[in-house]
Amino acid sequence: MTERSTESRRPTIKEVARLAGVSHQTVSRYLRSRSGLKPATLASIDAAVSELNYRPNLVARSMRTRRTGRLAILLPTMVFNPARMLHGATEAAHEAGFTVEAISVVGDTAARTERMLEIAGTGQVEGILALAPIAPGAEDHLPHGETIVVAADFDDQMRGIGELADAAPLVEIMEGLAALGHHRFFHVAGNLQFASARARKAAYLETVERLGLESAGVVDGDWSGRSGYDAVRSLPDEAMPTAVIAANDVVAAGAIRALIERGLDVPGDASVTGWDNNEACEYLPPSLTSVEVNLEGLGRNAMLSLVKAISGRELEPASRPLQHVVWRESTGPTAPR
Amino acid sequence: MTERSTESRRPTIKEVARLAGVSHQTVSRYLRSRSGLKPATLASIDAAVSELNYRPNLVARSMRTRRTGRLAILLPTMVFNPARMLHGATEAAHEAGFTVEAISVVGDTAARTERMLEIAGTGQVEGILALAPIAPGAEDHLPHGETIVVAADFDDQMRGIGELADAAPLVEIMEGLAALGHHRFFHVAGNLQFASARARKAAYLETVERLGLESAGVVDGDWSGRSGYDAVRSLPDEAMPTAVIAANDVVAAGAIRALIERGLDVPGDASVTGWDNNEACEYLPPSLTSVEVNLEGLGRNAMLSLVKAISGRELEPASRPLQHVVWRESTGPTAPR
DNA sequence: TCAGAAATAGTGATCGTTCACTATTTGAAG
DNA sequence: CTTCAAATAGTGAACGATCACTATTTCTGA
Repeated sequence: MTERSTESRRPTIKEVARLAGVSHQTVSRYLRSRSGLKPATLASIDAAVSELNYRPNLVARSMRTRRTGRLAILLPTMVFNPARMLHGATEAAHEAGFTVEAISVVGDTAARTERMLEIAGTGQVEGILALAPIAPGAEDHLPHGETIVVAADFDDQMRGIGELADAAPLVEIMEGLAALGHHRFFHVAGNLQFASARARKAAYLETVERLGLESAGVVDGDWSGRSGYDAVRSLPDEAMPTAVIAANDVVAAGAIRALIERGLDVPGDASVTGWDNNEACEYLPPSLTSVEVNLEGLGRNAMLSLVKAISGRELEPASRPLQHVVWRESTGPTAPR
Repeated sequence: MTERSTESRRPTIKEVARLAGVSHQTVSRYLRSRSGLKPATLASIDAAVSELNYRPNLVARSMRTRRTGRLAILLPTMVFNPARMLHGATEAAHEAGFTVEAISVVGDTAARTERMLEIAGTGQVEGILALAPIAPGAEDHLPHGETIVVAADFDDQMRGIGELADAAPLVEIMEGLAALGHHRFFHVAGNLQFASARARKAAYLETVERLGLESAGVVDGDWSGRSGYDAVRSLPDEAMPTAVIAANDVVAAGAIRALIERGLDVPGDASVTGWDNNEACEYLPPSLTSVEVNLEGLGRNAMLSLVKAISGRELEPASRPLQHVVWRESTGPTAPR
């Protein structure tokens, strides 16, 4: 359907006032809060509003109030499915009376940062939630400081909500595998521009150390299936790990493929784990042990900080746990030697 | 990072004018097009703008021009990854000078339609691109018709760009499988609220008819892995198909899993195909025959219609083909009986 | 019944920009 | 030098709401 309906102008507050027989200011009061009006006045405005099918012009309101009630979310492209996070964040913003626009930016951190500053500069949005990495120090270039920026994926020198980057489930996975007898581990990391990738890599190294495990190495990847495939293909025969910790499910799928092609059985010869609980990987043979991520919850919590910074309002954080390990067939005890 | 910078008010056009020693209207002309100004005037305004770090207030501009330059995209949640389509659509909108906000709505068609009308009613956006199904006839309820709506996923009685719903690759797949000796087919459809699911189902039925094939049935699903799994589990032993056409890759993964659990080999005993070219499914054993969808292109083309309807401007359509079949290991010749 | 307070309603300015005019300067031809 | 058109610049209103006041009506209690 492609539709342009009648070209009639939208009615204004004054036309409603005239029809209702009151002043425009009274209609304005009616719009903001229906209190403080006599029932008779209220009824006549009610009638006028519905007769004219009046909706307030939010642009005009924004101009006068200097509040747009709009927030922007900066999305990464191509990396993970932002729909669910977007949804959680949007819902939280709505609760606080904001509308949200999503902006996806291709390119590297610098390009994204540039675009973010541009958006901030127009004064169209009151705040920006960056779900993609932005350059540190970008806040110094914010013009005229009416825009608040909350980054949900942090650079190393910053601290913050960091839930996205919480690698605790990886520790749980490694402890579980160690308990099953695994000793020689291998990690295929994600794109290290992302704090989550850095956190998982750090947690891997730290856990190897803490549990006295052996590491067949860490390969820095890019979240792609190919990076997992190539990493496993390139392992020397004599150094094969029995447990492969992949940065996400797609990387894990690539790794499994490479293991099978090398004649190894999963999980007989090697266990593999992913991250994200990608639906397709639940039906893989073998079904993939992964980390279920409550993306709506992460989106919601990220938005909470922004809303609080702007309006001081504190919303309820996500109720369901944000991440938990789902054990499936791709992990098992080490084969007896 | 959480940042509120200095609270200084943004400079206005009049302050720039004062500093540059010209009238505010001259600055306005400077902003809209730098032509028609004497070089000396232009230079002094240039200087004033950069000294004050002036950026025009787009809210005020919108108010006067009655143009917001904003478009909304209505996204489905939970079904497919909209990031790439969003990106294609956003890019096209930018070329035409519009900004885009993405709105994801949970709930059914009715809820989505309701929200769409609400957005249209505020007068904040000039057009809406609906990538999710909306109720037919919704345009009749558009208030005061300043908003144009283009739906990219159509209801039956409507015609339109329909590229999303183009099922031609499914025909190509079935013809290819028929040439490999397959005769008995099976289709697990997607959520039939989506035109793409309806188109694929219709193409399946039509192709079965046209090529004189046999159909083990069509099961209406919901795009989930479980729907594919359950559909295959429920097939009677004596009616097993040799080719399963799944509505998308996740459904296909579920179907493959069920086939394997029934002791069948893929593709030895049955070929399976998906749709979307989900990266994880490229590494499945067996890697999945699927349809690569140029989502950026689809998003772009959908946005083209909207931009044209609003501004009359015709942008270049997507250059790369929108869909093509990728044959992989999950399809092969029928086993000799 | 009436003063004074409380509740309710109205008036005009204002937000920052562009539009529709009008005014001034410039330049080329006669 | 004039003259007149073209080029350039300025003035004030307007967009549609809300804000800060002021004005009017209604209510309360003596």
